[in-house]
Amino acid sequence: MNLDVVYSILTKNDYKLTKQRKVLIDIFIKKRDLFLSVEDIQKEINKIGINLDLSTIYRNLAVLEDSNLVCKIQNGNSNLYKIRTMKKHHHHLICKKCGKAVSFEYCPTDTFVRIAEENGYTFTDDKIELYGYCNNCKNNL
Amino acid sequence: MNLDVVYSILTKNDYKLTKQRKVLIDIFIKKRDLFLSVEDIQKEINKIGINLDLSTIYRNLAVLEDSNLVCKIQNGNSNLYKIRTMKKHHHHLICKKCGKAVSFEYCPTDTFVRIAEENGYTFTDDKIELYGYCNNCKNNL
DNA sequence: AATATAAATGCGAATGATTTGCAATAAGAG
DNA sequence: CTCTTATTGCAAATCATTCGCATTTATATT
Repeated sequence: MNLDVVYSILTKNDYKLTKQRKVLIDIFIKKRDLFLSVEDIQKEINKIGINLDLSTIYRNLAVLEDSNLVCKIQNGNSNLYKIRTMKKHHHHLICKKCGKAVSFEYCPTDTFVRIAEENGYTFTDDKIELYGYCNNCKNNL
Repeated sequence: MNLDVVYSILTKNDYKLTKQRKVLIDIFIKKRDLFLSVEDIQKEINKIGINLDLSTIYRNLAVLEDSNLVCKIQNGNSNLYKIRTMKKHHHHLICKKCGKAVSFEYCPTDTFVRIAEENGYTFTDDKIELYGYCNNCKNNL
């Protein structure tokens, strides 16, 4: 998922390539492995001497979500975002300390469908999140 | 998970059995299969002619969580709660329409541990949520 | 390159969920 | 029955997120 691909997807979906949007995407690419809070994102943007209004960030996160360019997970009472690096259906293994994530494909869908059916449900979708401590963090908790 | 067990766990943990707490527990037992929003809970309580302040409900949800008596899942920008009916480690299959949930034990923990290790992570915990439509809801979407 | 137009921005205010401070009340130990 | 401390209800605060609106800007079109 590089800049050009992201830009062309947005353009294809009739979204303008604004300065703000580009800045946000830059941050996501720079931090491609991390799940970031909205606050993290704003701080990262501030670090490069720019400020985007929170409403702008939120609106652009919605745009990126709409174009399937980011993954979103819920954390406490807020959300975390990460640029999507894997096209296929996948899930995440996330570091509880730093938010570093690994995407993985493993998904026992057949079993999930079976569990649903056994209970009279029609299966629609699954969510798996694995948590742990990454290489770096496990050594300095 | 019946009333007496819940009461004795709370008592063991030095929580008082207040009128409000009992009312909340009654609702959870009556709706034992459903994930309820805080609003749902308050409405159910109102149905029996009682009103509990939202802060009281929230504080008691925290108490029940602390004693491991409820399961909590995030839904949009709020939380849903259900009385815990399965002691062991488990996950949920949840109806997207009515919130009816089934607890199931299946969990490929070994695989999760392996995925974590392969990526240099120390595994700590997993979350699986399955979504679909239950028997009743799938016929009248 | 200049213009038109619809989308996007920044700001401030609104919303919704949840939490908190505090004075009044009630549970349960003795 | 009394005392102590947790718990409650209320109002206000907080936090994350969304919205209205006037202004600005990206980009399609002249």
